[in-house]
Amino acid sequence: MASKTRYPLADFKVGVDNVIFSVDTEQNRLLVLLIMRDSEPYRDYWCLPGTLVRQGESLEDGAYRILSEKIRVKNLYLEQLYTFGEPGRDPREAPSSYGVRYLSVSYFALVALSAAELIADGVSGIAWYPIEQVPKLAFDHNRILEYGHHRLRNKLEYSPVAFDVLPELFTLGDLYQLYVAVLGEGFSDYSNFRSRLLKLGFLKETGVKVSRGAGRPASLYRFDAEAFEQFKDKPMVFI
Amino acid sequence: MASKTRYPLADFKVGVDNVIFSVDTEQNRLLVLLIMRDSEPYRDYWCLPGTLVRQGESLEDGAYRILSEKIRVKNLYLEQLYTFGEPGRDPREAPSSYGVRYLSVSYFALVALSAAELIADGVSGIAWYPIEQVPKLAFDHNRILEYGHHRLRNKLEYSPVAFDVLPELFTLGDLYQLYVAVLGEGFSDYSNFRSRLLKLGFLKETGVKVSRGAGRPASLYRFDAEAFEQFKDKPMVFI
DNA sequence: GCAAAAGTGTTCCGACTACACCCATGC
DNA sequence: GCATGGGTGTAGTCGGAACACTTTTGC
Repeated sequence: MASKTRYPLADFKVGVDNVIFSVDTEQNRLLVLLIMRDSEPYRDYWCLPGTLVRQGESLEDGAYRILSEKIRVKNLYLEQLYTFGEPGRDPREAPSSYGVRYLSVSYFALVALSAAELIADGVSGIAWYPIEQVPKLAFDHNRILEYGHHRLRNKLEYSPVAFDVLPELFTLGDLYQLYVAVLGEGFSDYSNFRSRLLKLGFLKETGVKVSRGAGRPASLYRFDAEAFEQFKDKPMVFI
Repeated sequence: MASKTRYPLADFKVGVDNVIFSVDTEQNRLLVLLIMRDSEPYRDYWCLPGTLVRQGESLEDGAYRILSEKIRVKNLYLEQLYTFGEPGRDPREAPSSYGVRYLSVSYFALVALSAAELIADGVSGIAWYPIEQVPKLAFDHNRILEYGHHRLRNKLEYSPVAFDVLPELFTLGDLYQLYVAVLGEGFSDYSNFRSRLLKLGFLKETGVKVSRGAGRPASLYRFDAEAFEQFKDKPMVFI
């Protein structure tokens, strides 16, 4: 066909990039997993953990593969974020811009800091970065991260994702602080937040209390996935 | 590097596929734009309007390009839906499955039927299909369509997208019927739906009335984008 | 005792539900 | 008249916002 010669198709390599969030409960900081690049392009820049998709491999398989090389964590659920593919987003594309194109499908997940063990291979750096201290990243990864951060804020309001990043046992103060860290101050009064969540009935009190510095000791709670079942797929707001 | 030879990267062609919805206000039916394929694979199957991305072309450019060949419409806003890329989703991939892979980035839009003129090129078929009568489509396009339908339901509840598919002037009955068509019966009482929408203040009564068969004539309304501005980006439910 | 953080309770108010009811037209 | 769809009003109820207040700890 004439169109085939007049308008040649672009050839792509496809990458997957993961935006993995966690939370430092001690300091109430939102964290993101970054990798130090050890080869060109962007050598010695931090970037999101990603890889190029191999023959016979699905996009998700690739995303899980690279993650399993970087952290040990169970029950990680990746959700597709967005696909970036405009020409010129990767310097490896030939300057003429008519060579191979690089496309990135991004994925998103939350993990509890305590349940994720970073795999130090002694070669490449790997770290949890506080979201406000993220430097200029390789490629357009700052943009991807921003997109993921946006999604995180939305998810937090509508789904019980908070319990994916909190440790097994947590206080209602921890939970509240997490919301503050992600959504910003003033999204809700603490006491109202408290009663609303408790009324829903899927937070189980353990009876154990912890004291952290001054103030009355707080009860430790546990997320009861079974009790949450009834809310599954129902629209609800957690603010 | 060793990994490069042991795990060769997949080579991709990247396609864009559009899920374009509209509504038949007369018969309260949700419509989707389909194209009849005139070449292999899947010759004589209906499919979503899509194309493969050309050299130097961004994903969105490709999506807009193929649409402009099929329909004339102004102010069309495409939103990225999802990316499908597992091996084997396109029969053009070599049977060995180690040849070129085909990936599809899908986009989503709503258009008013009256504002969209189908471009009949005399060769390929093009049609608005009622969503319940969509046949087996080419490739995995039924799955993509399903995903788009899902997104549509969500959007309708939270954004004023309904006014993108309705004609310039519409009755509150039309609006209600649209919601019924998309969300199913029983999402809300008509009179409550009515008062809630009107209270928001971005529906302007024109004074004109229309009579359609029996019953009291209905007022025609117009969506006032300016008055809606204040709600922009605020979370709100339109049920 | 006092500050700090956890936890409880109360009041006010707006929004949504579920109806009942009136209005204007075609036939 | 009467069926049909458009349009208005109201009473009851639920839930969130704001805020005052009590409890238990460290120092």
